[in-house]
Amino acid sequence: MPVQERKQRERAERERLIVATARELAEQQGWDAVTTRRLAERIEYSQPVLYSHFRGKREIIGAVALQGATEMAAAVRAATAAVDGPRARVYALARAYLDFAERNPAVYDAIFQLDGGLAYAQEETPEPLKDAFAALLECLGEVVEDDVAPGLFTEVFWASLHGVATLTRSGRLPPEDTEPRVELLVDRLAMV
Amino acid sequence: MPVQERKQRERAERERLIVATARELAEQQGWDAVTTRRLAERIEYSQPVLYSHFRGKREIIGAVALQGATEMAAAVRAATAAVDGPRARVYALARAYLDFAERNPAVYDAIFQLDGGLAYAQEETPEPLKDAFAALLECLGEVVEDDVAPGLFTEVFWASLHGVATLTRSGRLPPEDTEPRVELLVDRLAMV
DNA sequence: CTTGATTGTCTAGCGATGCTAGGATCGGAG
DNA sequence: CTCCGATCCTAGCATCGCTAGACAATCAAG
Repeated sequence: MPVQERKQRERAERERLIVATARELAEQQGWDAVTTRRLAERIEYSQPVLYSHFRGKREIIGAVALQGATEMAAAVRAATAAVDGPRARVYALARAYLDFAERNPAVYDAIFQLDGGLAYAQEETPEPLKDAFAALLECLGEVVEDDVAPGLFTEVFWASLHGVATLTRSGRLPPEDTEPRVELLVDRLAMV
Repeated sequence: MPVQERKQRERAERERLIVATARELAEQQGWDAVTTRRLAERIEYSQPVLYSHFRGKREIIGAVALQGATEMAAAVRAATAAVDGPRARVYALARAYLDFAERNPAVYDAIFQLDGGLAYAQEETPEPLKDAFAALLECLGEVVEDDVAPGLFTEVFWASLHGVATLTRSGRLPPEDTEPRVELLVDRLAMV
C-alpha cells in the first residue's frame, strides 16, 4: 500500500517547509513576526495544520534550533579543520562562532536565547545540541592544561563567546571592537 | 500654589509605584506575566493611567532597568570595597555580579536582555547604565596590563560573566559548576 | 455662587496574538 | 455505491498592547 508511504513523505516534506519558512521569516523580520497566522499563510495552509505537526510555536522554534545547531557544528568543524596549530584553531573557532551568530541571528536566538522546549546539558538533550558542544570541545580540548577539565574549559569559553555575541547584537557592546575582544579572549583563555 | 506641587508629588509617587509593582510582578511570575491589565489592576488604576506615565510597556521595562542598574552598581562597589588585593576584588566582583543576576533575574533581564528602549554604549546612554559599567571598570582597571585598554578588558570580562549568567539561568549550563567556572575565568583573565 | 474650561480618569473597543472545537470534504475499503 | 476515517478549514475563545471618547472632578474668572 504505497499510498500511505506517499502521504507520510508529503507530510514530512510539509514539516520541513514549515521549519524552513519559520526560519526564513524569523531571519527576515525577527521572531516576533513569526506568528502562526503569517506562517500558515506563507506555507499556504490554515493555522491548525501547524498544530498537527508541532505542539505550538515553541516546538517550531525548537525545530529551527536543532537544525541550526547542526549547521553551527558543521561550520565550526569546517573552520577549524583547515587551520594548523591548536591556538590558531581556537582563533578560527571563535571567529566562526561569532560569524555564525551574526549571520544567523534568528537561528542563534532559537538555539541559545529563546525557549524551544529543548533539554540542555542533560542526558535527554537532543543529539544536535550535544554535537554542537562536542564540536567546540574537540577544538578547545587541545589548548587546555592538564589540571583543568576540558568540559569546564569549553563551557567557560563558550559562555564568553555567547556574551560577546549577544551583547554586541543587542547594541550593548559597540560592534567595532569585536576583533580585539576576540583576540584578548583567546590570548588569555587558551594557554596552549 | 502648593496644590500643584502636591499633585506633582502624588504623580511621581504613583510612577514609583508602577515601576515597583512591575518589578515585583516580573520577579514573581516573569516578564510575560507583566501585562498592562494585570499591572493596572495591582496599582488599582485603569490601564490608560500607565500610558500617562510611560509610552508603553517598553518604557516600563526601561525604568526597571535603570533602577536595577543603580542597585547593581552599588552592589558591585559594596562587594569590592571590603576586600583587600586587586585580584581578590575581582573575584568578589564576579561573585557579586552573578549573585545579583541570580537573585534578581527579572531585573537582570530588563537591563541586559530585554528591549527597554534605552541607548547603550553611546553618549546619550542614561547615567545609571554608564555608572554600572564604571563600577566594573574601577575594579577591573586594577588588574589589567599596560598594553591592554581597561575599557576593552572590562567589556570582555563583563561579556564573559554575562554569558555565564544567562546560559546558567536558561538551563543551558548546569548550575553546579558555576564556582569553578568563575575561578577559571578570573584566573585566566585577571593577570595582575 | 455660578459658570466654563482644563485636567484627570474610566469604560469600551480595536486589531492583533496563540491555540482549539466542530463541521466539511475527500479518499480508500467493503 | 456506500460508508468511514483521515485531513483540512472556518470560526471562535481568551488574552495581549494600546487608544478614542465619554464622564467627572477641579480650578480660574465673572
